[in-house]
Amino acid sequence: MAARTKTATDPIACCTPVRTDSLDEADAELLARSFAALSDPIRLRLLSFITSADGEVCACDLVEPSGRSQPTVSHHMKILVDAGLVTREKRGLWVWYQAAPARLDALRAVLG
Amino acid sequence: MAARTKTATDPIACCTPVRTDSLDEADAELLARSFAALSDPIRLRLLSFITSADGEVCACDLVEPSGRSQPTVSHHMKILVDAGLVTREKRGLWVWYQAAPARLDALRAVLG
DNA sequence: GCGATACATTGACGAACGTCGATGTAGTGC
DNA sequence: GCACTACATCGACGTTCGTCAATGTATCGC
Repeated sequence: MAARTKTATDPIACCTPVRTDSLDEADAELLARSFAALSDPIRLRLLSFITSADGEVCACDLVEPSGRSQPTVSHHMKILVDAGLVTREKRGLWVWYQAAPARLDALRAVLG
Repeated sequence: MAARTKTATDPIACCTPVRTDSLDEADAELLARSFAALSDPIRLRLLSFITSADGEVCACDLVEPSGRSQPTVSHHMKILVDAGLVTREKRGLWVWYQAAPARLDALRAVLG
């Protein structure tokens, strides 16, 4: 390891593996999918809108502030629900969303 | 607000705005870009590999365990560096990466 | 100078994504 | 039954992404 810090050109000194990987492929795939749900500004604003509200938010209140069409908002909300970041409940004609902090906590733990 | 919880069809009871948004468009765009850097399994494994190592990791040690070609690894590392998640230092022929925990801490704070 | 090595960049390709209009489905009120 | 509303799904489009082989650039030892 000490030999690896020198600025030389010996290939052997460089390319011995540092250590065995700590995040296996399956976990990486799952985590990546969760972070992908957070990788769109519209979804982040939708999530922020819901988490900052105390209690539930009606889907009908998400279209106008997001500045996107109703099908697009529905598409994004499905991604957030599938990622486990919000829960969805249909009552009558309307759909109500609620923050699901457990998944956010899990992601936060991964980053720490 | 109490009227909004009933399962009726009165449009006025539904569609008054809940509250003003808390995450503006510029912040959302910036955050989304950071999370996008974490939304690929290969990048997560590369990042995990580097953060779990004490000190620096040579770029030459990232190609083989990632199972991707050298240009692809270089591409992913550039994304991680641009996102501020790792730092890059060239010494001689080799490039050394190091974890930059500040950005990860910031993202963790956002999730909390 | 020359040859070899480590990494970045380019260009191309298919796949996945975000978006919308149009349409489908389920629920309400009459 | 019918008309209306809220939301989901479908199909299409342009854009972005991940990937590689080929090539370029910088550095080393000679």
